[in-house]
Amino acid sequence: MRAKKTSPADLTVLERLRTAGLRPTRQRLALAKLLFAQGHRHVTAEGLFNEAKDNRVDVSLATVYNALHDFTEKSLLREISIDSSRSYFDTNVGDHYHFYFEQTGKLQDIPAERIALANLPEAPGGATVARVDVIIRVRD
Amino acid sequence: MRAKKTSPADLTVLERLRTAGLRPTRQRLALAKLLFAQGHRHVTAEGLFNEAKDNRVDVSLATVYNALHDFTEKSLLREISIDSSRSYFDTNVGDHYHFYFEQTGKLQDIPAERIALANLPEAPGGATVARVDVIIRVRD
DNA sequence: CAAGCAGTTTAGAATCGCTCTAATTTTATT
DNA sequence: AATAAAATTAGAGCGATTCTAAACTGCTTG
Ligand SMILES: [Mn+2]
Ligand SMILES: [Mn+2]
Ligand SMILES: [Zn+2]
Ligand SMILES: [Zn+2]
Repeated sequence: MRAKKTSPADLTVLERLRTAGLRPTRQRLALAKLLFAQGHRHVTAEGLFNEAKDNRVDVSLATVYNALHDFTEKSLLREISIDSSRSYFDTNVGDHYHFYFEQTGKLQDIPAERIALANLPEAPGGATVARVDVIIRVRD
Repeated sequence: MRAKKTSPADLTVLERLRTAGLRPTRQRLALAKLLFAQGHRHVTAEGLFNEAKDNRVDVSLATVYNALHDFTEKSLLREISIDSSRSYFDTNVGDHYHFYFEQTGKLQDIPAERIALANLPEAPGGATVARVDVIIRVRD
C-alpha cells in the first residue's frame, strides 16, 4: 500500500487519534476522516467498508471492524444494538436517544433534552448503570 | 414422534394458540407450555431449545425458531434486540422496559409506571411509533 | 372415517455478520 | 538503520439464524 503525505486537513483527525492513544495509521486516518469529517453519523461496518471503497481507500474489512472497535473502546464512537442482525456505530458519543426507521434501517438522533426520563429505578443489587438506551421504532 | 393426549392443564395454552390463529401442534403446545406456564420470561432460541430437551420435548431447532417467530407475529411474544449476537423473546407483551445485566446476559422487567417518559418527540415525517424500547444496561 | 390439502415439522445445507489466525507490513523508538 | 511492538490483511472459522425440500399432521369435507 502506498503511503500518502499527511495533508493539513487531516491534522485534526490525526490529533484526535493520537489523543485517544491510537496510532494514526493510514487506514485509521482515512476511516476517521470518513467518520468524523462531517456531522454525526450512524454507520454499519459494511456501510463504512463500502464507503471506503467508493473513496478509493484501500482497507480490508477486518481493519474496518478493528478500527470501529478500537474507536469505540476509546470513546470516539459508541456501538448501538438495534437489530439483532448487525451493529451500528454512532459518532455522537454524547447523551442522546434514537429514532429507528424499521423500513430503511436508518437511525436519527434525539437530543437528551427532548425526552424526560424521570424516576429511573435504581440498578438492582448494587449494580452500576452503564448506559440507558432509548429507541423509538417507527414505521411509515 | 408419539402423540400424547391433551391434558386439562394444557387447555388454557391450547386455547391461547387457537385464539391466536395458530394450529395447536404437539410442538407448539409443548413450547407454549414451557413459555407461558410460569410467570413472565425472557428466553433465547437456544435456551428454549435446551429447556425443551431437558423436558424430553422432542422438537427441532428450526421449529423452535419457527414457533418463536409465529408467536411473536401473533403478539404472544415480543422480540427484543439487546445484543447484536442474539435475540431475546419476552413473554411479557405489555408496556414495560428492561434492565440488562451485561455480565450474565439476563433481562429484568421494569414496569412502565416506574419510568416517566415525558415529552416523547413526534415521529418525524408522518411516521408511526411502533414501539419505544428502554434498556438500562447495568454492570456489577 | 377416508381422502385431500394446507399448514407444520425437520435435518441438514446455506447464509451472513463478525472474529480469529498467522504471516506480513508499518510505526515508533533507539 | 536496527529493533520491538502494534497494526493490517486474506482467508479460514464461527455461531446464530434462515432456507430448502421432503415427510408428516391437523383439519375440513364427503
Ligand atoms: Mn462489537
Ligand atoms: Mn426474528
Ligand atoms: Zn446517535
Ligand atoms: Zn420483559
